[in-house]
Amino acid sequence: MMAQSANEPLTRSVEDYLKGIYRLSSTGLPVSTSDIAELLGLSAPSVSGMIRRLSDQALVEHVPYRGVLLTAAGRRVAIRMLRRHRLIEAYLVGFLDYTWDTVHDEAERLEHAVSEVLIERMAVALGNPRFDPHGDPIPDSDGRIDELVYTPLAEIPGGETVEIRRVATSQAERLRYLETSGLIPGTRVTVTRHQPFRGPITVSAGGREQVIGHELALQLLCVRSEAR
Amino acid sequence: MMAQSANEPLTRSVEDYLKGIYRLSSTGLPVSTSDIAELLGLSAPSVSGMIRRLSDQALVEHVPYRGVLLTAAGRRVAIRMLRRHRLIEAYLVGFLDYTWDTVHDEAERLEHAVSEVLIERMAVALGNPRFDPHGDPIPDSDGRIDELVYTPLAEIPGGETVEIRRVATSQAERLRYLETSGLIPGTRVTVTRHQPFRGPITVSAGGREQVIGHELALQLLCVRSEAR
DNA sequence: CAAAAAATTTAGGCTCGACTAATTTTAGCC
DNA sequence: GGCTAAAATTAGTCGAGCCTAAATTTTTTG
Repeated sequence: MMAQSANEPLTRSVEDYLKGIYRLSSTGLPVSTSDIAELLGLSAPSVSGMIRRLSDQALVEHVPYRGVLLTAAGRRVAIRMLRRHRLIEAYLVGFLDYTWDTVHDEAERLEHAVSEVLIERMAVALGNPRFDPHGDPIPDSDGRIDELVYTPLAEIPGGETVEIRRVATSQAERLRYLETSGLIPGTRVTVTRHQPFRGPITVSAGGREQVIGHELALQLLCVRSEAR
Repeated sequence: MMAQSANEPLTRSVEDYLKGIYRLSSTGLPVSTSDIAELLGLSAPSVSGMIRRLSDQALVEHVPYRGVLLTAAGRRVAIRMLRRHRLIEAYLVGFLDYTWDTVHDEAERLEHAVSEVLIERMAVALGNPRFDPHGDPIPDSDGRIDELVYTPLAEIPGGETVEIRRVATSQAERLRYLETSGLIPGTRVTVTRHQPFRGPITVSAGGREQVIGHELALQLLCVRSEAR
């Protein structure tokens, strides 16, 4: 139950766990061991073990059999990792010819290795961007992050026109598909038709019609767009 | 005694050991356990243990109580790390406002995290440089490295004029001192006087006279420069 | 509401890579 | 050539972070 008084360096694993728990915390409810295990591709006992260590370092609050919540310190770390990851993605795309489908893995390793100084240099080089290439918000250096509320394309009623703002997948294949379909952040699309029972939806974007599976349409986050 | 058939990923530690052993191999003689321990700041038994593991993976050749030599595979890894380290240094200095005294530590961590793709992108962005900011040669992507033979400034006789080509230290303090003294790769200096018994030497560079300690003068690697 | 199923934790084991203490080998010296 | 000092290795320990198998707790359900 001791706080992590000094800034002992955190291991790569600890950083990954905290980032993962943060991502699973969107509902505000405690995060289950099995969800963490699933997300990180580890066994449940491994996660139980790490939760104990995280709890010892006051990075999470754990109620046995009930789940974990990040402490303020844990959340700080998680958000710092998010900032790093997203800035690295933006930098690689902006300056080193990466495409949005290839940056994820590279950022996943670099985020543990870059210094605070380097991250801030990258941010400056990019002009302190607020979003990464997938439309994910980049926390500022004080850890503030504006999680805008978007509506999945799958839930937009027929007839409406929306703008895609964020693409919530890191799977390279899907991203490549979306790229070639022109369904990227900034694109305005009009929902033409919904097939029933979570079937595919038809949209028109940039003059052409496209059919998108329901699952994918859940990952295209949109805002009702004003006429422009 | 099995070769490392597939490319199992190497750990950070293994990469650091191989790089260290490479650096200690300049004479061609087997490298001693204690020299490795000293360089990496580890205990001798720790090094003995790692040597066994490296030897199992056919990355070094070990004769007990006699020392280690890199195998071809081990040397390939070491040179790849050198390429990474030096390209990262060059990139950070060239594109992200790092100075030559601050770049070492950052590169030390990044070299283990960057992918082959990223390294080659950096190389292209830099125009495939042959030297890093300290004048250290950057191996090409096939592992070829031209180790030019330089003469330490400490061994240049009085009266001669030479050009500094390489600065063989990574200590930030020394680098900052050299920077402010203008003693950087590319500078032409004339040796004015040698104090006896490894005393300081006096040089004139860019119009002004400077006194340099013997130890530091050993780290300034020069070529007899043609008049230009 | 009790039994089965699912989730979680505990128990015990493994590898990596570090350590200290003890032992063995080599090297230097009279 | 034998003795000592230095170098290297072996022995034994430890924490991190993973695993599987077994035990425990919670949840679901007939």
